[in-house]
Amino acid sequence: MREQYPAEIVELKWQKYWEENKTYAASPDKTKPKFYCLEMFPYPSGKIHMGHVRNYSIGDVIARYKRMRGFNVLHPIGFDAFGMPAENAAIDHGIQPAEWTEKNIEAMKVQLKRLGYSYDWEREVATCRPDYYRWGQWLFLRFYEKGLVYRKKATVNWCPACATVLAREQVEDGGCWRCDSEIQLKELEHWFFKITDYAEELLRDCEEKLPAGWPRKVLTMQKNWIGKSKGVEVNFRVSGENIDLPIFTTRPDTIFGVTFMVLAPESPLLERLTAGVANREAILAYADKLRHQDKISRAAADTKKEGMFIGRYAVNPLTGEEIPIYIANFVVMEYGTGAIMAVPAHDQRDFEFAEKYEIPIKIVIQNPELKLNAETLESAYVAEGVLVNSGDFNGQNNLSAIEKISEYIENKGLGQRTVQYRLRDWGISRQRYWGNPIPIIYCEKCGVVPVPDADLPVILPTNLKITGKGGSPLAGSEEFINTTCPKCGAPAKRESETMDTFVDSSWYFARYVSPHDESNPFNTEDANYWLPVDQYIGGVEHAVMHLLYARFFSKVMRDLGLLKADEPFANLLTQGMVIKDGAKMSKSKGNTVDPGRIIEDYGADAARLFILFAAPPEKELDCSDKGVEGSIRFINRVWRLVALNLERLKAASTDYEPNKLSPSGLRVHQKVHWAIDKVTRDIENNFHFNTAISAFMELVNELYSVDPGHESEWACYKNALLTLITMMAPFTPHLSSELWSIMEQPGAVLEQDWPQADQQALVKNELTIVVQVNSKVRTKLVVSADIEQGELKRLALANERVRIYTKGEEPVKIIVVPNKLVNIVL
RNA sequence: GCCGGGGUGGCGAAAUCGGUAGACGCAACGGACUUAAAAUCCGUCGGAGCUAGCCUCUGUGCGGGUUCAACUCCCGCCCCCGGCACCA
Repeated sequence: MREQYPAEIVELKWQKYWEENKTYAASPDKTKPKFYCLEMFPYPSGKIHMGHVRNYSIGDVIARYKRMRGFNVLHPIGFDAFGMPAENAAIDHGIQPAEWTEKNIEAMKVQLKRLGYSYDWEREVATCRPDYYRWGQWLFLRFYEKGLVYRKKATVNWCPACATVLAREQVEDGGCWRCDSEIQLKELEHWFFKITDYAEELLRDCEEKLPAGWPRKVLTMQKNWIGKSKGVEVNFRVSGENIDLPIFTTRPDTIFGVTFMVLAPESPLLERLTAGVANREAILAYADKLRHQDKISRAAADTKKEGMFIGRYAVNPLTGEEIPIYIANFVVMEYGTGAIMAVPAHDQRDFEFAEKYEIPIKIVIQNPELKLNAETLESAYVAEGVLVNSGDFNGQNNLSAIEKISEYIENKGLGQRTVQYRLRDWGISRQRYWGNPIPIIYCEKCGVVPVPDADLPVILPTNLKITGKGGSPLAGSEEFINTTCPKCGAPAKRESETMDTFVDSSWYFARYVSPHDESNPFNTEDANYWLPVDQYIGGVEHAVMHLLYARFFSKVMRDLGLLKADEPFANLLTQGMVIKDGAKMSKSKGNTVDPGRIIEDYGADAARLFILFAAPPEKELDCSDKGVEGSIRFINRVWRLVALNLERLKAASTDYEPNKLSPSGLRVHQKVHWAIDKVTRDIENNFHFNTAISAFMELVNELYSVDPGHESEWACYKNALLTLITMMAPFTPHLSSELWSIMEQPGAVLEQDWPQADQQALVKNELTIVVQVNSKVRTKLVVSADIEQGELKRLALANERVRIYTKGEEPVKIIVVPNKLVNIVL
């Protein structure tokens, strides 16, 4: 046997064995307790990166650990295979996106297999294959029937580089989430998913169902994104006209302080309101200018507020006061009613606007500590206070006045309490080729006609020329676009746009439960056994995109009767980013680390161990240190432990009586059980694999420090080694499998039960007690574990080093912490 | 501005309930083996001090506090990372 772990030979051998024996296929036996372990599936770029290695190594330890714990584990993998890069490759190199993608999938599968992950490859899905996207279309149609899909003209975010629309979640700092190009705004007919119908439930479950298993950070991000505000919709009326001007406010307590109103420049009321106004043309032209102001900068809080009086007044329904109506850039049409009541004294935005246009400021909430004066006010007063200038409500605390005034408004029929969400409907149309075709047909006579189920899938043609010019490639394909109306049979045209790829990834976790089902997106019975996913693992960058969409889909699929689970992912682990030299890895920065190189140089187990040991999963991981050296060194240390004693180990039994061991043998025995206990707890609580691995290292250090003599010590030693190898199996499956087999152990190490710590062995019979004098450590005593407190005190006081510090003084008190310390206070 | 998470050696990080701060590893340094190197093994490794001891003092972003005892709890700050942000 070699003295070094021959990584490549051993790893390839076991990978072949696992593949041939389908070792990791989930069992169809639904009576067993299940565990569904899922990692976010990759985009098939063709090469895995360190982020993948981290994500999938974490998932693999969990899956293998749960398997050893007796669960029926489902651990699938697939490819999120639609999307821009394939199209770009087509444009740049003339290769068909389908071909390019399948090639990349093949290349990535080789790499994933080379890392030895325990995937059930029989269940692989790729979203770009018709047997998958067919069911995405099918779901679209069910959503459509439920009224959860609609088409409307809307201002949408347009990425000029990707030549497509983006959902709001996909815009980051005014740029495209994928390519960073500056977003433009366009008016387009667009398909939407009505995610807002589920806003309330999506929000509620952030508080009810998910907190036990999701990181608080992600829940907060989702809650902020949904952005629920409770308030009142109040009807203002245009002075002298029969026109209602409803506004939404969360601050009805300030309603007596309204001194003007503002409409969004997009407001459809503007036409009517300005009818007959002298400078109407100028106003409409100005509104037009505001509308075309760059939306990104318009939306920024630090943009200068600007607006214009539109020559009309509204009446405050509570005071009867006439107030001027403005249009301004800081009011957006998409939120609330697209109009606001402005209270400059108590809202900073309104304050800035009022100052600029010299609109009166009226204080209605007085600071109880420092009297406010409208003349000298330098910014809006937004804190708590007492109502003034507010008629019957004077003298009330403003927080309770919110309730009282809301009630008053409702009672008088002036408006009603409502709830507003920041969440908008999800725009899913993409003007791209490499995506799932939207299964809709446009007929001159019948209008919008859904493709009948029997005609699914709408196949994405794979023989198009992708040039990147002139709009959606599908629109240019006569063969694709021309069809007949399923209703009347007349010539009709297909929808030429495809779905956002986030649609494809919103339900893939369900497809894995029955990936080959040819009559349903997935089998309901299988889904009800396997779902929800017990552990989902992926990057935090999907906190409000993928994870929100998938939750939405899951709830709709439940309401369609396709599955029972309310939430798709019971537990979520968001791993930290992999960085290099303190910066995010990227090709443009040239600071990438290629996992392929590490595997080549050190092997898969070393790569896995390194990435798991470097930091706890949720933390950022810097790849720049030379930690891989350490992990291969450790693997070789374990290897040699067997290699150097192989014959003796094979000959040894594993039966021994702990209380008949020599002191060093007993130390090994205790260390093993300490390690079992520690590793188990580290995995169970928060997956702290780094400290679990450090426990392996400590155990190995212990094994190197002893020299077994007689038979029972060898038995103890062998048992310790086998336990170590067993516990390491989820982390280093190749090494463990090989050592298990070399030691001629029956069966496979990966099928062993997870070891159990013997509580007896965890109990120490000797303890080291710290002795402090005035809270400073002065000495340590090694005592028998069952020592009496009085005896311990006596020993401590009698100790020579202690006496140097007590100098004969009588202690004020002596604190004894059982099994830990004695503190003598003078 | 609001919300969330952080701040511990040269570095990555440990530290159940408030009870020995720095486990485990990386790097570095010294030594053994070797003709030499690699590999391996042994040792040192937060800072300061001299009397060189299993010593003393000091040390977990800063300033206070509670406590016999604080990385840990409380109050007030500073800094870093992530998210949201004219959302009425």
